[in-house]
Amino acid sequence: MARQNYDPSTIEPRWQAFWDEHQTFRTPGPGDRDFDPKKPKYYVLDMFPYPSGSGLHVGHPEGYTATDILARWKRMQGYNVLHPMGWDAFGLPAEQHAIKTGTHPREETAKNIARFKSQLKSLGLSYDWSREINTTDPGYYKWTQWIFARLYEKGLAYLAEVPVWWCEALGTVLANEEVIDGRSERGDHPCEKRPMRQWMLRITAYAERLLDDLELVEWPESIKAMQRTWIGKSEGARIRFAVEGARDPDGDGFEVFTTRPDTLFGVTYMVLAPEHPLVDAITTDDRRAAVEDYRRVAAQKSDLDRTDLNKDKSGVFTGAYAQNPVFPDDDPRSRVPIWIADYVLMSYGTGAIMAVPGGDDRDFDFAVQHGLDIVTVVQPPAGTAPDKSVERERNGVTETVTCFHGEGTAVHSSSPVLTIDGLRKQDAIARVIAWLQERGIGEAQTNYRLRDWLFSRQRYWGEPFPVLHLEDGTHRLVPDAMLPVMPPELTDFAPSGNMEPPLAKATDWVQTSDPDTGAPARRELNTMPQWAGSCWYYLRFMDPHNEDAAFSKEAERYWGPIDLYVGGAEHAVLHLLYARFWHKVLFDLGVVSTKEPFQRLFNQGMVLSWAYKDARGALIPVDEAEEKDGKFFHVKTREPLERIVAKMSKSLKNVSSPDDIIERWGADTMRLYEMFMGPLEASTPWNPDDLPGVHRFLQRVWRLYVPEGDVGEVAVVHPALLREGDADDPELEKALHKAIQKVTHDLERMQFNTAISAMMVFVNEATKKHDALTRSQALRFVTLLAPFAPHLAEDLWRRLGHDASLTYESWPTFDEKLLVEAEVELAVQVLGKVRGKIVVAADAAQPAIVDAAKQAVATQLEGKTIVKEIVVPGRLVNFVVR
RNA sequence: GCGAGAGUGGCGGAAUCGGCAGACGCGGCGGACUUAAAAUCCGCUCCCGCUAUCGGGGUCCGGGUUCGAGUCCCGGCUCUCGCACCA
Repeated sequence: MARQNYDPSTIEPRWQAFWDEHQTFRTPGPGDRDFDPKKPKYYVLDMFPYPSGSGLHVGHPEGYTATDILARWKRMQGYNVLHPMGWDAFGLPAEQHAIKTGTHPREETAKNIARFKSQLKSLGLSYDWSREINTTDPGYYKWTQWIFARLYEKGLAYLAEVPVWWCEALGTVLANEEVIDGRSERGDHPCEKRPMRQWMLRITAYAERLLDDLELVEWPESIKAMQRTWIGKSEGARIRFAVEGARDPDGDGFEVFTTRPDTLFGVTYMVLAPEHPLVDAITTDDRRAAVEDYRRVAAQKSDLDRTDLNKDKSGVFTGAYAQNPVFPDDDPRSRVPIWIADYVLMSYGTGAIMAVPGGDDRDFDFAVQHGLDIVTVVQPPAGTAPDKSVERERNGVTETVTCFHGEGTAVHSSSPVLTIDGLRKQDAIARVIAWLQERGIGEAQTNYRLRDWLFSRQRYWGEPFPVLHLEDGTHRLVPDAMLPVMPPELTDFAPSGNMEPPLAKATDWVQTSDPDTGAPARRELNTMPQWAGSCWYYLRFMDPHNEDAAFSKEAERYWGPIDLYVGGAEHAVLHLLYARFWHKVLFDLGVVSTKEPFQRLFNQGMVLSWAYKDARGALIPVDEAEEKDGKFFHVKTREPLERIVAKMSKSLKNVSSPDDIIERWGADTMRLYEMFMGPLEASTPWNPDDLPGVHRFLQRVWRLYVPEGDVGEVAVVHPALLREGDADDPELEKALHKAIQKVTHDLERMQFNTAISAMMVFVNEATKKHDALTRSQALRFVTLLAPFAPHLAEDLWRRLGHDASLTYESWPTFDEKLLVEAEVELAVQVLGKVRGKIVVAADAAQPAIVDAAKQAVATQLEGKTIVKEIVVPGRLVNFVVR
């Protein structure tokens, strides 16, 4: 080790301490004395982490390093860079730990934050720690509560008795999004639906804008597509159907939602969701037992059981009939049976559908299974086959029935009251809607799949609601002046078991009084979900210490919106949609000045790892496999194994910790490797065998500057690098300009891997011409490297004779003219195959190039006629011959 | 099923507008230095062919457009992610 002069373990802590001490990355903002409003701003943000007990894994630093490089680069380009970090620190794990140990979740959270912070600092990330925020800080959640109060005032927060996912093991309700296949996303515990009185946020009121304004942002198309799907806009019509006879109490009938009102003539039955309120009233006595049975079974199934790839279309007839208004009463087709079936969900549309088996796959399957009529009302275009076709026997007759849900022409769609035969889909839809409207039995309607947001949790470790419940059953907000509402101090954090939240235990805290009237009041027992704090943290970073407002208008006007937001795709829908929703509400209130919070979004890929698979397909942990001659075998059974790429998991024993990497190789190597693995958006396996490669690169840089024998304690460089005014070797100078150009260009496109490769090319070149490197070149290369390997760069900068950090030095420039080659090598092709090479002057005239090319491939051209000559300047010459 | 994306050496990955496929790194092979090893430096490394300044093949598969296709078009296969009875 003695000769390994480049020693990150001494350099890196030294510079981290220097940056701390000098507050190198403190960013002044509007209102600060040293703020310069003339400089352009750049706000680059990482999705802040939940400080879990297990610390950082190697996936975290991937995105953090990328944004850090951009932040450092933009500083060198003269921007005011806002690059903060904080903690999404309310959350279930800390609470569960508190339940187990009896210690306050605050303590565990503080411990985890300290660990995370020291890990982030050890990576040399240039956050402005003076802006650090923590969602569990009363000074922060005061404003989370304040925003909730604004939502409440706008009628966007309301209490509702809703069927919610209750998780017995976690002792709380969960949002739909937190339940996957009937099990909790966190902890994988079983969950069930129960009706409870909950706070809801009316995000559906913003559905249209959340959809439309996706046009305004630069996000990956895939994420936009996911949000669009989630919002799930569909346009169609609401149609009212009368129920035959006196079975319907109000005589109002019921409404359905359909996207295909043009298929109204094809309705052969109706379906109500089993929970539909009308079912009881319309069911005939002879069908009641069957209907009751069916409803009981359906009630035990969750939405997901009902939707889960369930090919079986169950349902029962209610005995009642509806009237199809497009047929006169005496037309038998006007009388359609009403069924209940669990393929219709109460939670979407009106909970009832008109079934058109000739035009809808699900209705078709149901009709086939239950022997219902199927009529064709849309003729597929010539040459197009129906989507489904089934031969069936019914009433002793064999018939072929078909289903077509594409665009076609209306057929069999005529009656004395309405005719749409021959119309194409769009025209037919418009005609039917107009007709329904004239008769007052329907109208155009837009529906969304998006539901209102279940906003309460039965937890301790979350923001208390600023709400008081009065004895008359009404509720009111806690006045803004009395915020924050802080949670009571507890020692026992366990749920009470009777579905009461843990806050109910603090009876002194719960019992309070109306601050205006003095009347007795009870505090809200629920707390907000973890999403609340992350809905607006990016705004608080702009002005984190403001005690009079969530943030100042000036700060928001200057810093907003976020120029670049980087995080994992797992937040594609929930966090990003919730935050956009709050932001739009704040926009409507005039609190923020931009319609969208995150102008540009970038999803980093996942850091994966290796694992092994045996012949049966079972996954084998890495410690049970070994390599021999490029093949892999099981350590014990000697079975051959296949190496696969898998997610990091404890069970596969393939999790890497950044701490180990930093200890062994240093933070700069870690940073470089994270960026060199591949494109940031790609998911790539973590391969520790590749670490020495980037480490060697940094060593080479070191040797370029520092004479052998210096152990990193003294400021020494090659004497030549302290001499001003040496003439640059033209080729090395050109190589440097090339590197500067490539790195600059690649940073603009966030292609960190190829930027690093460009620096490697330069360093390889410079190593070969070691003695040629001048001071001027050495200085420029250090600044080029600085965003990527800041510790090493700072150290070399100091050795080159500077006292201050290079953080605010200018980014190096390149000269286009220098990059122009005097001579270029062209490939000479015959019929598209490379047959020779020529070297010509870059500005050589075309005839001269062609002559040279002909000579180069003379043997290939012999006896052939040249039909065409193609010259691509700077690239190649191609002869087409016969 | 629907939507989005991907498929390039032994491995991670390059190839900016349709123009020399495989930059850079890992691994491998060879050499220099060394008593030796490590470290370092230099060279070679897509595959096949009598090891080569030559020829053939080659970017998931099959077609097409073009002087020229990893890149564009059509059809298919595989994988990843998201949604999934949303009427």
